[in-house]
Amino acid sequence: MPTSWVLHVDLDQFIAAVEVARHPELRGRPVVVGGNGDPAERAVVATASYEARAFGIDSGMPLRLAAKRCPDAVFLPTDAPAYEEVSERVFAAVREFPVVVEVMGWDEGFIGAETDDPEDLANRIRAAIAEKTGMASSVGIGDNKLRAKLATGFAKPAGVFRLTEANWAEVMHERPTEALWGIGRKTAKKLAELGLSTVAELAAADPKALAARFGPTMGPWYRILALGVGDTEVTGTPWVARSRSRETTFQQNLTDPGEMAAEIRKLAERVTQDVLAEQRPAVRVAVKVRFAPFLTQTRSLTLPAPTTDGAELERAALEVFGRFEVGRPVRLLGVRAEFTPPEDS
DNA sequence: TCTGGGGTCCTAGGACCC
DNA sequence: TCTGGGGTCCTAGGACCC
Repeated sequence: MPTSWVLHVDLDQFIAAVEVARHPELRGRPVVVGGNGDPAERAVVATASYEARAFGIDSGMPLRLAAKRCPDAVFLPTDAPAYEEVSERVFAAVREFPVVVEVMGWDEGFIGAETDDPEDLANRIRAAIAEKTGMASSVGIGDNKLRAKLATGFAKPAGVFRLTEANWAEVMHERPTEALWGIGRKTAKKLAELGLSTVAELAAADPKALAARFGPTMGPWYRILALGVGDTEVTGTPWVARSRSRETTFQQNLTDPGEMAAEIRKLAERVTQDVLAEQRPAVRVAVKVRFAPFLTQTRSLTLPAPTTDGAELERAALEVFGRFEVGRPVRLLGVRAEFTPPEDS
């Protein structure tokens, strides 16, 4: 009887890799993809090639700053349809194996497999992806999703790494809590204030003290993360969206309320298309306003009745927008529709 | 840091009802 | 008013992830 494993496959510098594949002359050069490819605009880095990362450029960094760190980098616009197309071929290649595949985004997914040699399976999957798409990938092997996901970080680039209960302490205990999937900068800082800086310290913490600081769900959950315990279920069932949203950051701040209302209408129209595609009615509409320099507020309302009607959604979005004080310049507007959550879960 | 866009889940306070 | 105790819904914000 073979053992159950969770694998996590992650494509190496995916977006940059797709661009280099179709612009081979860029191979070996620092490549930065993001926004419209203009480093002067308000946009951030989607992915930087390893050569660009050597200059201290990373995902999420403003393009302007990336250009400052490496003026000679090649800046390219984001081309979502191109990445989606490659991503589909990647996961089609993975699905040819006798495994369950749970896609987590363009460039990563979990794989549920029964095997006695997970390294061999991981390498065969990496080879199949490379052969069918030309993309390099890394694979983490774990006894649950948390460990598989973290293992991928140690597998990169173009490798395989196994992280299980057996080597958890050895690999993770001395690392900062932020190394855990689900603990970010803010939470790590709050944990450090409680004297919990490493994974080992968090694993040994008192769940009651954590609950008192972070709430009854999150507090104890952080300790569970530090123990390396996690979900083992990989599902091939398609994801059911909880919400659909559209937002725009303006290259120049808006100051005219009439212009803002016109933008809200446009966003509501795009969200309506998404709601119609979903074939489920919206039950709630939210509007997001980001004021200059960077203060974000949201307002929302529950619709009188669930609807897919564009005029209703637009009316609701404008009503919610009307509740903001728009005396200050606005850099971003957004509209979100929420659905009734799926019955189970 | 002059800091995108698209998501998910949790928390906490107040309203409202019995 | 020297003002209970719960359950649930609504709303705003925070944190995290890709």
